[in-house]
Amino acid sequence: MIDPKLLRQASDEVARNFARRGFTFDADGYRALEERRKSLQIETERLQAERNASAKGIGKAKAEGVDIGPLLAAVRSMGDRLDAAEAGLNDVQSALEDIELGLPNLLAPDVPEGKDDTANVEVRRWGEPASFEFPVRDHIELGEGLGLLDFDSAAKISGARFVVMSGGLARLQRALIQFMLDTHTGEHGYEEAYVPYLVHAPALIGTGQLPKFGADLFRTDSESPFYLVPTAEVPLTNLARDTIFDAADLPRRYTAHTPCFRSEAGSYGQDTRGMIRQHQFEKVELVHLVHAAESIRALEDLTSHAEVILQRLGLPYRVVALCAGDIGFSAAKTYDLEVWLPGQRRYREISSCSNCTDFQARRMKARVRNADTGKPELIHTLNGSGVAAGRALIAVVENYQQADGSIQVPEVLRPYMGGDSVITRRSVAVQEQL
RNA sequence: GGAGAGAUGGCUGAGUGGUCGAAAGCGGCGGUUUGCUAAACCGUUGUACAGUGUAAAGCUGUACCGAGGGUUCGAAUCCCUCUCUCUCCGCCA
Repeated sequence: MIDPKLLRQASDEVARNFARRGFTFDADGYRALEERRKSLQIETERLQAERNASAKGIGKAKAEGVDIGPLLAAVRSMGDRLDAAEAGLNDVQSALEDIELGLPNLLAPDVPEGKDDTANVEVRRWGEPASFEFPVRDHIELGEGLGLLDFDSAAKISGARFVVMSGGLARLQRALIQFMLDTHTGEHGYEEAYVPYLVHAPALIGTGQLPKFGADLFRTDSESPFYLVPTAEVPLTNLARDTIFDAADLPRRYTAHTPCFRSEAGSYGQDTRGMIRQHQFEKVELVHLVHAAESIRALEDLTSHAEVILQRLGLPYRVVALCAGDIGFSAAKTYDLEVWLPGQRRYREISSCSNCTDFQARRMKARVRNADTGKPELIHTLNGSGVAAGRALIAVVENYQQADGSIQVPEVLRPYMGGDSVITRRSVAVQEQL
């Protein structure tokens, strides 16, 4: 949600900012509704004050033993007028709220212009895509070749867009997650959190997935439904809900590993092969809660923390500044990290790091007490993948493939892989041991 | 799953229809006293919205005592529904 005062006073300016995203905002319609709200609110509060004064008078008269009959008669007709005024005000206020919850965040001034991802701007590159002296295979060929990646079984169990991994690959994913969490907690100042994977609607409204993007979410059909988290951003950021932090409490950095569940409605036909786009994937998430003045800097920090992971894994990547038309609903500014996938001969998104400014904070009433004035102010929230484990696994498999179809284990992951330096087909000997 | 008890301001906790945004204590902030610290004493101390104000301050009003609805001229207080917490029993990773 953006500042209602700003919507009121500078609605044309806001509309121009939205237009950069390709989002149309009816500024005149909003202003008209806002005018109605104002007059209804003044009228309602006036009637309430009147009623309160009368009630107080009646109380006093009764205490003094005066006959309250005439006073009651005088007040009786007020009820209907007050009810009507309150109902009218409620209608207008919820109409305004519906509009406000559907408006995206304001773009930061330095967000590049553009309609879609083709207009995104490369900021920097790290590493050189390796050249292979044998025919390059993609993660599907490699994983299935090793007998460790099984889409057929997953389809039997759950249908399309799921995967079963086993042996070294299953462990590789766990190793990646452990490595990422250890790095962020040990070196980047994050606090590790374990959080619910099922959340209720208000949490998703807080981060911006609802009310507009419910179709992207899985929902239980229990009486009061739960939603499966599409990202740990939802529970982690909602830790700040309805909180007024002391100035010294910020900044806070949280990290969590969770599975992520996405319905991928509307992405039929995209990335149907392999495990690039799944209904369920693992991710390590990074969330910052900061003072408003620090969020611009914090986005650079957060992005660099995700980059460290790719650097330590030796995976070539580039950083891309998303353009106005490609940026997410809640974000003012976003950097994507795109990792090199030899199997596709292109860079693919592996992390998305966003400054959500006060957009989510306003929705979830996350505030901090100003050290000088003592007044509560909205905090700024940021989130980013640090990084998506499923896609990191694909990147490791494809970038570390060897001529015989085995996968070399990146140095930093070996401690998490029981010292193994290579992933091979599960050996018969091991199976017999079991 | 069964039975019971609760939910009040930063915290503890009083308040069972009117003068209650809410006693008291603790904590916080400001001050007095004081070699320093501590203690003592005095004052102050919620959030949001609206109106007024050039703005800050201030002033005025409205709402908020877990959430939503109801009764009433008037609800923290009475009624209904829901959520959460605690205790006991059962079951269970």
